[in-house]
Amino acid sequence: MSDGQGDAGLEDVVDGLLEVTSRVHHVVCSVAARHDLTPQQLELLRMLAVPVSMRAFAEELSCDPSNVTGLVDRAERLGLVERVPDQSDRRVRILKLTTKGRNLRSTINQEVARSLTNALGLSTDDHAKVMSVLAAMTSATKPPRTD
Amino acid sequence: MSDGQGDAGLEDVVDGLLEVTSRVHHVVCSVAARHDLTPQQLELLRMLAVPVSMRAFAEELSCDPSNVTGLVDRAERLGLVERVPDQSDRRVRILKLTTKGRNLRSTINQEVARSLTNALGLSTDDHAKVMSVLAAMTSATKPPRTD
DNA sequence: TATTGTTATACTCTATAACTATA
DNA sequence: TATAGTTATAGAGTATAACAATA
Repeated sequence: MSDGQGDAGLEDVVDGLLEVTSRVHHVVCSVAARHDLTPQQLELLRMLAVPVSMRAFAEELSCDPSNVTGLVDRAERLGLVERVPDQSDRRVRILKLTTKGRNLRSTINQEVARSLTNALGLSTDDHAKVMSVLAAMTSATKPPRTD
Repeated sequence: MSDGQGDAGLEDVVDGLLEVTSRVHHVVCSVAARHDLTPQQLELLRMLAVPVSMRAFAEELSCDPSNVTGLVDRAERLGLVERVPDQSDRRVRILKLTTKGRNLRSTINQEVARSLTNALGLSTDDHAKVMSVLAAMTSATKPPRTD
């Protein structure tokens, strides 16, 4: 397979990985659309399991803090989150899901899991084998070389 | 693991899959940024291996045709693609990579492959095992149920 | 009439820079 | 001075609706 020289197989793994990623993204977008959410609002919901400051959230998202302002403005307008003033530091706003946000988060997590299961046929796979592959890919900073 | 009842393991597989997807996305964004491209422009480049009409491209991207106009406008401004009039149907514009676009596409594909390999430690994995898992997930429409 | 691509419009997401209110 | 969050601004991506050219 692949190029018939040195790294035979690696190229196929990369292609397969990008294809799986694309399908996962498609599933996530479908679930978001079903609830009139953008993929980013869905991600905000998914990541906000525990209350965090705006700042910390920007870091989790790896984006500029000014982004979070708009993102949260819209989520707040939808009644999904609220900004709670921090007692110990009056500069800080703590992001918290509302009851509506928590319920929607729960619903969405279930739907994402179910749709992924169906779209990728996970239920018919050998979970142990799949997990060993996925776990290997996400084990900290695996490779010796950094880049 | 997971919830300790019925589908033990499936939940972990879903979580692992979303984590891997997130890492892949991060790698792709890094490569795009390195070349002053948005992730969408990089995707356009990756998908345009073979010339296609604007219409067909919109379908490949699963987006509205009006989107492709702007996307291609910007790619054209960067000198990466060109609109070639179709001989047989004068309504149609064929999208083609320029030489610059082809070169950049090649470079980017290599960088994505290399970065993914490093970031996910693919080179140290059992390719056959990984491929069997990825292939299972992307085999047509696997599940009996559609959703 | 139907189809291809575009334009006009509006909204979301994103970053940069400048600002405020705290600390 | 430094930090948390916001605002102002600008550009990219996206969809909807209306349109021109062609079929």
